[in-house]
Amino acid sequence: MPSFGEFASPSRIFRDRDVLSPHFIPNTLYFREHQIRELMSILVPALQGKKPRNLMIYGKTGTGKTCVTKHVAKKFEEEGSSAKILYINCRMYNKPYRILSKAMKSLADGVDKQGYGLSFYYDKMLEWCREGRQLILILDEIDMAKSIDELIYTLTRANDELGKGGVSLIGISNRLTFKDGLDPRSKSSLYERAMIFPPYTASELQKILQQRAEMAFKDNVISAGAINLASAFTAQDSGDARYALKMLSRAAELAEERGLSKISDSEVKEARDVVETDLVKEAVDKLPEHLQLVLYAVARLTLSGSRYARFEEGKDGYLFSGDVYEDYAELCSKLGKQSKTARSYRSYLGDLEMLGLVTTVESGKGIRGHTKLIKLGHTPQETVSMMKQKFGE
DNA sequence: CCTCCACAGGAAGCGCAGGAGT
DNA sequence: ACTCCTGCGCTTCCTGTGGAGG
Repeated sequence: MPSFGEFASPSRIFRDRDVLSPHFIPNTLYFREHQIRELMSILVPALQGKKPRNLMIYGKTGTGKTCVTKHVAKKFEEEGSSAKILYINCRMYNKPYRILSKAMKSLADGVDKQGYGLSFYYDKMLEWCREGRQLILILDEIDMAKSIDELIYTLTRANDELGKGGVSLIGISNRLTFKDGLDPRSKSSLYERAMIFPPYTASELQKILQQRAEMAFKDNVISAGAINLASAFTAQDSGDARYALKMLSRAAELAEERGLSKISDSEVKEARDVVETDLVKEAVDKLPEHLQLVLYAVARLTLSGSRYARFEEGKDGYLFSGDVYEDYAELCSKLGKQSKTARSYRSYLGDLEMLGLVTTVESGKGIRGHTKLIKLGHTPQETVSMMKQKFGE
């Protein structure tokens, strides 16, 4: 009889696996001292009972935005002032009502019942602040929430009503275009201050990975070369630290599965491909149906070698937007689904590009007046087989 | 040169589902 | 449970762009 014990053999590689998780926050954050200091200086008025400025933080994924703010928030709490700082992820709490209720539930007792209206939470918040306390809301992934305008308006109004005490916002977004969708008034309110987090460079990533590797792995299981390789790969295509960590942990798992006692370059190389397809699969799986169908069309046309746009300097391998739409429409009718309009299809393409699943180029001169040329952002085989499974041919 | 084609992407409007208020 | 409202996904309509062809 097998027992669970034999599967849970002590790891030869890992000391603490959690260190590599994207949620882990190390005590020292490298290459973000500047941002940490700036954030602290922005928040310090709150400790003295004054209202800090609102702040907007930008940066691509995996540049340490969330890490830095959480880190600073923790330090802030340790000061033990009457002010309170709350972290809210707008992917989950995506409406003013939800954001406020979430905030108030972690702020005051006796409100964790359902059924209160927005105004109840609003009053509760005023009540809390009226005693001269400062409330700071960190809204992570703020671009995922809707009617932010309304929320910002509500909060600025709250500040007007309050004599002492106040509410401040810290918005975090990875899209620079986020502000375009905002009402001019809320824009100027939210953007009292702004900070930008640049992507990590290869040498920075190297130091970061080194630090995590020391905590995550047992001594001498990973070579400096392997770490360098992982940093170089990452810096080359995104600068996303989460991606680098994922690569590292996959490499370690591979080594462990094979009973190796060291993680070498070859595991890192393999892990890179695995992580790549993992991320693609994850992203594709969550897509709405018609986005998947459009992507499927792109993938299978790429694979079947349909007619490609060929133009100067070897920029071939791009598909014509019109051809992709035709194929998408064909797919739909084959599956007995109603295809969407060409206009919708165009915005789907925009979405897919946002997600990095396809890249598009303006045709420019040489080919058909004004069209987009489309290319898959990854290898087509995976996507095609995945979609075949899902839609059945 | 003008017109047509093939497409991009903004604006407006429509029907729908789901939440708030009664 | 019932309306009323509102945001959302789409469609329709429209204006703009640049090559191809008469």
